Amino acid sequence: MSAKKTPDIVIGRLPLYLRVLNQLWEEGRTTTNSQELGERLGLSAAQIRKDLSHFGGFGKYGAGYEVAYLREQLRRILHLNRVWPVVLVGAGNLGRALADYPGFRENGFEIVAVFDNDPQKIGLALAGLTVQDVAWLEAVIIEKGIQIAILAVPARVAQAVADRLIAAGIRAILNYTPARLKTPPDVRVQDIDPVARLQHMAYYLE
Amino acid sequence: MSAKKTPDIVIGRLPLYLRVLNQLWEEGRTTTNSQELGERLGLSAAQIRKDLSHFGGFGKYGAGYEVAYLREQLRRILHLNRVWPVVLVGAGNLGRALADYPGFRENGFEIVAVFDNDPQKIGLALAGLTVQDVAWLEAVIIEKGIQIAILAVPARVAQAVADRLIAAGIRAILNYTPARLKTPPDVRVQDIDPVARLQHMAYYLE
DNA sequence: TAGATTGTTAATCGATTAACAATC
DNA sequence: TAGATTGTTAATCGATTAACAATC
Repeated sequence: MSAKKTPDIVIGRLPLYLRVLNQLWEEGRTTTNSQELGERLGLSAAQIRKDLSHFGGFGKYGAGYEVAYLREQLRRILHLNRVWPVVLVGAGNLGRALADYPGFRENGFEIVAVFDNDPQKIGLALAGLTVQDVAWLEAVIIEKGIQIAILAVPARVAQAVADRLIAAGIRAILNYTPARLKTPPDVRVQDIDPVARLQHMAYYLE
Repeated sequence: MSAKKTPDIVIGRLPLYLRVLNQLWEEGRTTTNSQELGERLGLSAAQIRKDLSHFGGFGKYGAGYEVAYLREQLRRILHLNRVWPVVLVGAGNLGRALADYPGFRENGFEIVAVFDNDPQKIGLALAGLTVQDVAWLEAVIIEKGIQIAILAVPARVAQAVADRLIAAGIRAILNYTPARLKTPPDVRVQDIDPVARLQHMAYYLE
């Protein structure tokens, strides 16, 4: 009875499709097809078509896909037809690099507040923002209705900070700490874990 | 006839198992079992046992696993019984944050050289190293026999730098750029793509 | 021995690929 | 129309889960 949910693994590929479409767009291309997309992504043409079919028919029989149209549809599906405000917690080396990174804003995410608990860092200017005392975390999230957080704090405080974020209304966390966060089912977490990635690759080396 | 290769998806979970074992070790625990590991990792006990079974029997019937022993075995399997030298290419905001991050060294990977092509950055001291001209990239990789690189350069030069790395002998690349690198089959690439991760999560937000 | 937990086999589930009718 | 490529169905492949004999 209930419609089958689109698999999460499919959702995870859509941002990759979108990036390739952005590239094609910048190259001035107006149409493409599942074979070309597959080649650029290292996936099969069949998978591209299957993935897209979860959301409807975006192509033209015999002619492929219009770059601008498919790009727009993917942006709509992923809820990227707006800029999402994001809070960044942690203004250490990594947090500062993230605050300065223009790629977030260019792709739909704007860091609108940065927090730290270190008095040495509070008040610092960072990418046009001022580092705020983490004491105001909840107040800012609630006032601005923010749903997305980037977590770049020491691992030992990661869970405690995540709990506060979630209590204040955060529903998606980009987790740069190696901690495995315990979160309710309606909160999404994506781990950025470079050490685990290196260890994974080391298996194949001699 | 040929033994079935352990699935890559299993290899990718071993670093997570290792991290939990390190935690248990630090907590002074001497034994654990598949159920506890599963709980800490958010996986089923059956999966833990199945994954480990690809490499042999590490547990004791009725008693679970010895933390120290299993940890050691995972380190051996992942080739972490040594420190892997790593080159870092790109000394921008992100590259500098990565150079300063102690987690690599603590978990088996030591950045031994940092490169950039910006004369303003060449010569800078960075985490005990001096930023070198990227012209010397091949010479250093070959001389030191380095197999792992971290790529933190602008996206537009990512493929060209990757080609040079591979030609010099690099066999694993931790790719911090959004470029989809084209590499031969014997070169491993792991992408760190925070924007794609945020876009993935945005799908579930309203 | 009885109790507990592993390691492994079989069953289930889900994702990818192949094939092709639909159709522009 | 003929040619091309989609969207979808069916077949294959692979991963996870469940169940239980093995065994300490």
